[in-house]
Amino acid sequence: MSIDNLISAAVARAVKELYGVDTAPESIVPQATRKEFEGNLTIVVFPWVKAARKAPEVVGAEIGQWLAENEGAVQRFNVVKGFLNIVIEPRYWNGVLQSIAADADYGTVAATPESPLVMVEYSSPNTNKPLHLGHLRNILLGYSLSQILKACGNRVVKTNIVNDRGIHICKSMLAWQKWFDGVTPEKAGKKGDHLIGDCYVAFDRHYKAEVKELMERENISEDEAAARSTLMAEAREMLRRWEQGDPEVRALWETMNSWVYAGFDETYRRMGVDFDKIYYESQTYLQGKEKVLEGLAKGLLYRKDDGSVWADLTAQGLDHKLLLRSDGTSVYMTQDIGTAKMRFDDYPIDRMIYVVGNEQNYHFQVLSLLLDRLGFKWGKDLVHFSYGMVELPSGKMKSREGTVVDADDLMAGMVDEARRVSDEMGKIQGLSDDEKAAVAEIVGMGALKYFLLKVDPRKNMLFNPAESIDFNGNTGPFIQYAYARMRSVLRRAAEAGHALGTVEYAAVEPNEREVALIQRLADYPSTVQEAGRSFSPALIANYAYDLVKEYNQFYHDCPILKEPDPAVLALRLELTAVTARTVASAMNLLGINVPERM
RNA sequence: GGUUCCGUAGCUCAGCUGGAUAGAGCAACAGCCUUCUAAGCUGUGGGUCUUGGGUUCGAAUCCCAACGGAAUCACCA
Repeated sequence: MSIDNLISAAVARAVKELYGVDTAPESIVPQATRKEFEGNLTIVVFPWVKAARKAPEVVGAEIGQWLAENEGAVQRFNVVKGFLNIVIEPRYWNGVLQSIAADADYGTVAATPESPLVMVEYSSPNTNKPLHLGHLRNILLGYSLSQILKACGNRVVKTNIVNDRGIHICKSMLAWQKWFDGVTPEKAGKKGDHLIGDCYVAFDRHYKAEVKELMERENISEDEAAARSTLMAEAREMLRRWEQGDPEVRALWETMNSWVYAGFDETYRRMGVDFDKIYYESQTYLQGKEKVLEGLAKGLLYRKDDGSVWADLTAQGLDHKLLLRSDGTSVYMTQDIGTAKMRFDDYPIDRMIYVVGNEQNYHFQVLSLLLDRLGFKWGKDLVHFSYGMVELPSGKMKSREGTVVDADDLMAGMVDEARRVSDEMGKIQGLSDDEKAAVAEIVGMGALKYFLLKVDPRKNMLFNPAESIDFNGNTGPFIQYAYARMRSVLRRAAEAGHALGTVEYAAVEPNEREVALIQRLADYPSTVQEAGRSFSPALIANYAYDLVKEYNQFYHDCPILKEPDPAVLALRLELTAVTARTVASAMNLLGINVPERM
């Protein structure tokens, strides 16, 4: 039992005995005592003041007295206004540390075959352009959330829905035929996704030029010109041929998509993320149509005179939503229904989580209602993990204005910068070039990932390319650096022959620094649970930062290897080992690696 | 206009289900490397928590309103 729970239970008993008030122990949440007061835990006694008919100070003193007499873990107490500050018997903390050290999977709960099956969808790229900064936030959030949910005892299936069909792909294909014929990623010397992105940009440029030319020559409006564009007509024709299964178009489509996938895979690999199951919209969009027609037959949807199919959501306070066009083709929503059906057929999903930007809040509100109406048991409770966008100092990223921050470029830049900084510091001189490169990779990627994960997912965040990402302060490298130092201490201890866990430290009275660190470590499991409940990797990131800050202060104030008393040395080594392990665990939940040295 | 989200130091952000004098980092200034890795540690300055009401012992936190910003409201995805 944790100390928090112990104290909560004791206070509940005290209140019952002293004032005859029944209080659920869970409702009593001890807080860490503020630094300026003496004590480890603080209980707010205001809730019982009325029942006790006494002043807050008196109530605090009475409860404190009761605890000191009846609860062995309580050494002494003091009361400030309505706040009861409790000093825990110092040696009690060693027991806490020992129990943490004894738990190899501290903070995480293993899943069982009966655990809820949670599917997490993230990334969800289009195949007509490479990944950018916005995707990075999505992918890192999705992967981290999956890790956290696993640590909370769920069975997790990571999934990706690739938008591999539609007019946008056809634009790239057409451009390739017209202006890139014969060019392959190998010949161009670039990743496949970047090549396809170039094609898409080329289409857009030519299309714009065509429209402009038409407007000037024919003296017509932009809309009219767009309607008469031959390029767009060709793209639409290509989409039609694709839908009819034209072998030539399909072959080109498959070739170009395979280039893109190879490019994406490289990016995913570098990010250290993966998927258990990938769905393609080209395979799911027809299923949505079936499901919609089925709903129509059951009278859950309705058909307009022009043949289009709609859902009436006015009863839920929303609008009417189109599901099938008058020509019978699918829209975005229909495809998502199809994907849901396929997933449900493949897995007995208990809970579905979509990691998608907040610009699609309305879409998922509607999707939830529709899936529920169409009979998906998890439809009503589907979670749209809605995150804010990444903005640049100039505002939103605009591909038209060329302000899109490319994911691959950004990662490469971060790693280069990490390499430059560590060379400058000269700390890893003894390592081989390969090892140095590996460290730079870990640190550069750690800086990037931590930067994107440490902020509340719901909020828009700002990325300043000019200032780039710092390596000092509340950053990934700060945490990684502290970890590397802990490992270094442990290596040196081993070299000096100090074996871990052989010297008994239970009788040692830990000092303030040590207690603060143990207390911080004790917070880890509840932080993981809370992160799982509130879908917030940021909670884990900020916990890791706080833990490391606490360790740095301990490290600074409490010499470890110079400590003459073997029992105290044992305590400090144990603290270092357990902190290192917990930091690594927390970073793992964020998908961030930690280096043995840096 | 409807709906949703956001508003905390010069900047980027924490602040969990209401609790004590609102915290970090960056930037600025001042200290600390013959001592386990200085990507570190310590200190100084910097705030009308957008504004106004309400709820109560107590509000950055909960409720209402206003103001400011973002997203969305397609036979696009």
